[in-house]
Amino acid sequence: MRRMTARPANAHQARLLKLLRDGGPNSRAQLGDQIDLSRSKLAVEVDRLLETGLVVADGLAASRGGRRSHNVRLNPGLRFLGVDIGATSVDVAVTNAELETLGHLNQPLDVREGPVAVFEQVLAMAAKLRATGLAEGFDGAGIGVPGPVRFPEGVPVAPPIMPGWDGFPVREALSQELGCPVMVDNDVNLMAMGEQHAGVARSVGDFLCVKIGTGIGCGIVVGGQVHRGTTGSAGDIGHIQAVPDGRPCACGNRGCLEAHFSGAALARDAVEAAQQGLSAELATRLETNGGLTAADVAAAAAAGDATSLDLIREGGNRVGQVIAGLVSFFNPGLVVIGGGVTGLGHTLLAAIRTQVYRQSLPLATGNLPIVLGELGPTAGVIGAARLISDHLFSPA
Amino acid sequence: MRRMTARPANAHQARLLKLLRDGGPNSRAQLGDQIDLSRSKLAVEVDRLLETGLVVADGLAASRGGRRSHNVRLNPGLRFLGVDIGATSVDVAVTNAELETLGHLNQPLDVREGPVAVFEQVLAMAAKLRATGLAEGFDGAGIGVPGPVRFPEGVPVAPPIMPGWDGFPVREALSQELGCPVMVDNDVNLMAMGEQHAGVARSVGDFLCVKIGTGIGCGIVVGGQVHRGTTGSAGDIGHIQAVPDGRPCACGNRGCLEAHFSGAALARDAVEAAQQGLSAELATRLETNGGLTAADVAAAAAAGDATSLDLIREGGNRVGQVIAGLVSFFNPGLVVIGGGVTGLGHTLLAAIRTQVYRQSLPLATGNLPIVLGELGPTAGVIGAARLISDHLFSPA
DNA sequence: ACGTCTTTGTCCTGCGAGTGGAGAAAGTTG
DNA sequence: CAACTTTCTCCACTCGCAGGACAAAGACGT
Repeated sequence: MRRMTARPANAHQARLLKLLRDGGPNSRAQLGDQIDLSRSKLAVEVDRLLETGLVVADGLAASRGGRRSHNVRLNPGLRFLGVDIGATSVDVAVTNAELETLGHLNQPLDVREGPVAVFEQVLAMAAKLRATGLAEGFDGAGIGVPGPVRFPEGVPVAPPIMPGWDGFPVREALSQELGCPVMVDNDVNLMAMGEQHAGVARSVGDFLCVKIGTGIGCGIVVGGQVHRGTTGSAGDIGHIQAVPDGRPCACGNRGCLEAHFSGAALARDAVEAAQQGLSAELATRLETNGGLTAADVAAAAAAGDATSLDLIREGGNRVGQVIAGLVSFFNPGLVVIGGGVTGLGHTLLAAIRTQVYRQSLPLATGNLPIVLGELGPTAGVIGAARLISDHLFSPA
Repeated sequence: MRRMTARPANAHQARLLKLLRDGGPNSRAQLGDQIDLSRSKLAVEVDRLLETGLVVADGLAASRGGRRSHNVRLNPGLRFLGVDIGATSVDVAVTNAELETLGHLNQPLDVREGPVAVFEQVLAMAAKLRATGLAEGFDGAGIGVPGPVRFPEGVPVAPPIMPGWDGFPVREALSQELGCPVMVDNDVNLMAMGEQHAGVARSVGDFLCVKIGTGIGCGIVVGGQVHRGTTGSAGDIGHIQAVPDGRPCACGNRGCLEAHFSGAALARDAVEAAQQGLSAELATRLETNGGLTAADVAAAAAAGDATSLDLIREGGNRVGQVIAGLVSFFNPGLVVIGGGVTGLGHTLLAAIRTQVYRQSLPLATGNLPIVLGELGPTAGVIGAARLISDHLFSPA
């Protein structure tokens, strides 16, 4: 199948494509209610979109008391690839143009093996998904990487946990391999876009999306747009000082948030606690599995292990303190907590909330929901698909 | 003189007005180079602006090798009033449409006396400026207040240091008194806009403007636009925790940045040091003036007083630590330091820089200038004038 | 079965925004 | 005084778009 190459010719068409993406199949009349255009002009633009093949007719809708409308929808054959590369695992998903996930794979992975090895694996996963008949090819792909990205070029810059990726032309290389347009962004930004598109952050203009996984990052959305900063490192809150003269961090400083709480730090603390005999629960798990992860702590906590609960609470307090500062500074309308440690659930959330509501000013916290992400591990890939669709659904 | 009431009729006219405001008198040809319009269309819009009186002819320019051009400029009779209400003083200035300060008054003031008393004083100052012949009336006014503002309505909300102002309809009341359109904003945001318009932040899209006066606040500019947050309290960094279990703060918490460093905190520390006999220099000043201010500390430091230098350095370290966190989070292209303590000069700046460059990641700090504001006490009033001119120079 | 009302979609006319070229006006330079 | 530049004005033409007339298609009451 030859892939779609057309792009909207003007802002109206771009708007229409996004309405169809976010609202599903729709009639001309309904589209007219959502866009500021006369019916005549609207019809012209829809016809042009039909000609390009981006949009197809979709039968007749039920009558609403008069003549039945002819529905149109985005071409159901369009396929986007969403890739979310984490520090220790990778998610690859295929979506249609409405960004519905049609297939999803998750595999362990070590980013430190470098871009070549990683992309080999990612392409194999994409091929596997394609082989199931979900797609014959891709019309676009969005890629998330766990580090700062020079966004316009789609190139990672000085990523601390991704040695070997610095300056690697991810966008160009993957575009060549996949034969379709590619956009690259920080994984945290994609998570924010995912929750914005299909999760808890719908209809919120300004919000923060804190992702706590192997490391800690924060997606910043201002006026509906992701804020990436001057060098693409905005949201890099893992190395904010949380504890004066605290633990040494890989970055060379002491007391960084990431050194005191993150998936990695939590696992290390749990092993320590188990070895010191503080928790029989954790010790058992350590012996059984030969190591501990954040998931073990979550399970132990769920089983009522006091030490695990303490670890989670203490970590939540640290993160909460930093978030409290960010809330005072940024005054968001919503804070989303996501990432691998979402499994720690409400114990973590309660600790964070306590800190934020106690430390920030009432005006900033009065109407501020602090919630867990709704999409879990699919937030990243949905955000990735959204990234490339936003790009392709904009005038060329 | 009847004031101007016209507004630009469309986006082109708005754009032209802003070009004339920021670039001064200009010919049609030069305007054509800066705007994406054909000469014919441009001429039409300029003619319409001439008809409204917002723009007037300004003679012939020198030849550039051919026919001399007819210059146009903003009506030189237009007058904006810029008001910057601080905690302990107020600045009032009159500008022309190009935002050049024509007259400027500064008087001590106590905001706690409430809006009625304050506005009486402000209106008297405005009348005084008018009486000098600078203006016969005002075409618009911008007002800055030291607290959060619900921006669309121009109403302060829950301002901690301004009891009695909560919910007072500043915009409406002043608009009535002055007989012209009024816009209200946080004083810190106005300082940021001032530095953006005529100071160090020209041509920078994303920057932070930290104002250290009686309190501490931070103006946030994203993509050239001030970010005010969901409830108008964005940038309220004075109550971020800088010292765990630190000094008690007026807000009820402990260790707030403002409790450890600000104009007020510095003055208090200086008195303490003088009374403990740590500094002869400060003790002398305390005796002479019957009290100490940040300016005294600045003077003592300039005279080489070690205790004063230490106070400034320690304070700078505290602020620097918080700014380091904000830099990691926001990744700005510039950080501006301003406000009353600018007099502390490079001792303060050096301490801040040290902290930021040491604690934030290289990618975020690599090309990050941290500089003192260029406009000093006029930043606020220029920002205020800019605020109202942005409003009036937008399509109605 | 029929007329009336509602909703949807198409066609057509007309207005205003905007482009681009021709040419006049006003300079400079040799 | 001729040749070249720059600026400004005027005019014809295109195109985007609104808005109304009208046709198509269905619901509903009589």
